[in-house]
Amino acid sequence: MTKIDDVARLAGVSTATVSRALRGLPTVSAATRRRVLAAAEQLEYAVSPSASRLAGGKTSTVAVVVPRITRWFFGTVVEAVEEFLHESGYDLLLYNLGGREQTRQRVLRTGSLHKRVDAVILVATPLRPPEVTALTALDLPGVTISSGTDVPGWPCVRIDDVAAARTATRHLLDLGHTRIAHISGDPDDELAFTTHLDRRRGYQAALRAAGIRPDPSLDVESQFTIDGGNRAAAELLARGEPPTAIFAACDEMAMGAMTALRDAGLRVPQDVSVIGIDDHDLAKVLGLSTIAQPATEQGLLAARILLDPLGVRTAEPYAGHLPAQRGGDAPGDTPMPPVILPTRLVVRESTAPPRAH
Amino acid sequence: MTKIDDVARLAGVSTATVSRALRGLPTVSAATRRRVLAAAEQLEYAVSPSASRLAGGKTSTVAVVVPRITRWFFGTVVEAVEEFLHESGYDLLLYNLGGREQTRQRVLRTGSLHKRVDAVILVATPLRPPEVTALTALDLPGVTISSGTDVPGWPCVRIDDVAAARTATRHLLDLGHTRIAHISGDPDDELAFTTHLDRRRGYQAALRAAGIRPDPSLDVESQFTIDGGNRAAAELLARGEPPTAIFAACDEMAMGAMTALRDAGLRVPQDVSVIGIDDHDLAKVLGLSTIAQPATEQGLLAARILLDPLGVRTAEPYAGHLPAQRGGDAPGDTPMPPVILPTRLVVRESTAPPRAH
DNA sequence: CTGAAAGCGCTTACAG
DNA sequence: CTGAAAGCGCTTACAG
Repeated sequence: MTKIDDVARLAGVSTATVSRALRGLPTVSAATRRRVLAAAEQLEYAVSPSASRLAGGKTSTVAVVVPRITRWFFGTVVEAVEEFLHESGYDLLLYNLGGREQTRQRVLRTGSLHKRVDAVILVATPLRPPEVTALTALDLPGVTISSGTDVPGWPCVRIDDVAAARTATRHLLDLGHTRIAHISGDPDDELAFTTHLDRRRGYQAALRAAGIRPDPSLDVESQFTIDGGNRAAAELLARGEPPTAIFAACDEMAMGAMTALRDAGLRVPQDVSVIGIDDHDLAKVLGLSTIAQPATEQGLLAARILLDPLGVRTAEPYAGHLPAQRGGDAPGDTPMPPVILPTRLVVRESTAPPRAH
Repeated sequence: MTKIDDVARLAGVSTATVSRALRGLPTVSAATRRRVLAAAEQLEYAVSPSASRLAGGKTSTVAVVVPRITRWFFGTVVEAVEEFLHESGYDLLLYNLGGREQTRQRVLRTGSLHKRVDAVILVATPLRPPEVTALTALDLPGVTISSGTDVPGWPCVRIDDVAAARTATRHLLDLGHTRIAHISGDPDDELAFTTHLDRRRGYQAALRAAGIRPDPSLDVESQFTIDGGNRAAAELLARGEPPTAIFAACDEMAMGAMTALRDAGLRVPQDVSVIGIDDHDLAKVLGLSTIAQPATEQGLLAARILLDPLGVRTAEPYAGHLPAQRGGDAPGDTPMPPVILPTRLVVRESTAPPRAH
């Protein structure tokens, strides 16, 4: 294949000049740049990323780590990140942990990321202490989205899970419900640790604020999936008198719960109200009330925050979203406050006053 | 950071030997290999992918190109592919075209993929002639999943879209429907070209086989999305007497259609039956009848077919799925028959006999 | 089974 | 603004 020497020869310049011209460095005369570009085009020259990376010391690649790409939130985040990265000239290496311990180890514990990427975007993946250590040792910039653990020096973008859950629960309380169940995350799933704990906290806080003592028998733990929600709701019903409302920790769980209720002959919302968190793109189809969270915005913002310090041209300014502390060159060990994006209550058909009213 | 020389020094061997030992080449004595591995571990050595790729001439990276990662089929395929690639020691570069012409050009028209990846998996992306030319010029191995166009030398994995559509339509006919509408792909969306044409062909074939002449007023074109299905169904209803059944070209469209029907005060299936294609993971929640297609299997199989000739250890044999013609080293220009995976009818609550019955 | 040496194709000081 | 030369960190014949 054609390489930089071929272009240099055709353009009548050195390879150093070709390299500079092609990368748009300012230290090239307009005439020379034109000649180089013409030569490159004529030869259909494409630089060898491996050679460029080895010589230049940067990979122009970002690792994006998600628990499961098939879940709404993660797919949406990846889509947003992908667009931003590619428009900024970066490649996206996808790591879908998928609950596989081996994959997790390879990505999070070994140095495999080290000379492979320039930065990391870690989505909803709380870390164990040794993983934090390993990741820190990598000495790479990174951003965390909706993660539970902080990696020192890595900014974090997320929503306020406690507040979102409080709003959801309060919506049910406002409708007159008092027997409000909660479908929460899997206690064994350390990967989803913080998010579900925060959401339960918000649920309980709203109940207490309304003078209601949280009832453990109305609190079921399961997985953050459709099936998880389905099983959790089934168990809830098996426990005895059904609640009049269910707040599920995410929309996918809420959807699974709706199926379980229907299978049990209960109508939503006449018999049981259901609300989730996300605003999954099928929430509207199902008439599911929910707390909408901005997934695309979280992805975009994370990518921006990450690439900005790497000296990448970004389309729009994002100052409005950033806490005042950032923007300068904060030392890596200054704990950065998370960037919190807003959520909002979306009322659809799955929530209504309880029968008794 | 520590490099291969450091390991070589510590182990008391040459860098060539370190390289061989670390990659598991057979030409290294057991004792030497042990020493090298110990040294590498002690120094926490990780090879530099850039250097290795430049010297070795292979990137151990595969480009995966999808229209939209957030759609069920594509997310599921990527998840399957990702697992297989990473277990085989390959990196996955994600390209989400997202309908952006610019992105498409960069990926499909320029040589940007050239020295960046060893192979390509192209999902549901029919190509324009110049793109086929450009991709062929890359001289890379590739596999196509559910694509409309063939790239010479690239195997293709897919379902039989005509048959799937025929089965869906026949299910409605068997229930007694005769006014069966079809929601098809966007005619302007050349990216979804073949799939929706094939599905329409199956729909019409089934009608004709039942002695029914396809009625153009019952055939609406829209996009392969929830919204697309929603708008299409709304238009269908605006055209006059509603059909008694709708066959949507994919589940997401079917779901959107269900919402439109509900919004119009029509019940599913009492007033209108609805069936799709996919078996989306929310189809069950919505009680949607559908033609299930194996997304995970298509992804896995494509990855296997791709990596196998590259000399990668694969877990299970896949001979059962492969056409007899493959398996040897067929010349690249021999047209390969597509690998067709089976679909199956899944009857749920969204389809029933028409009212009149 | 192992090593010395060339080479992969760029980028980067350095000098002019 | 431009070029000569070193160097990025590996792998691969080649020779032994």
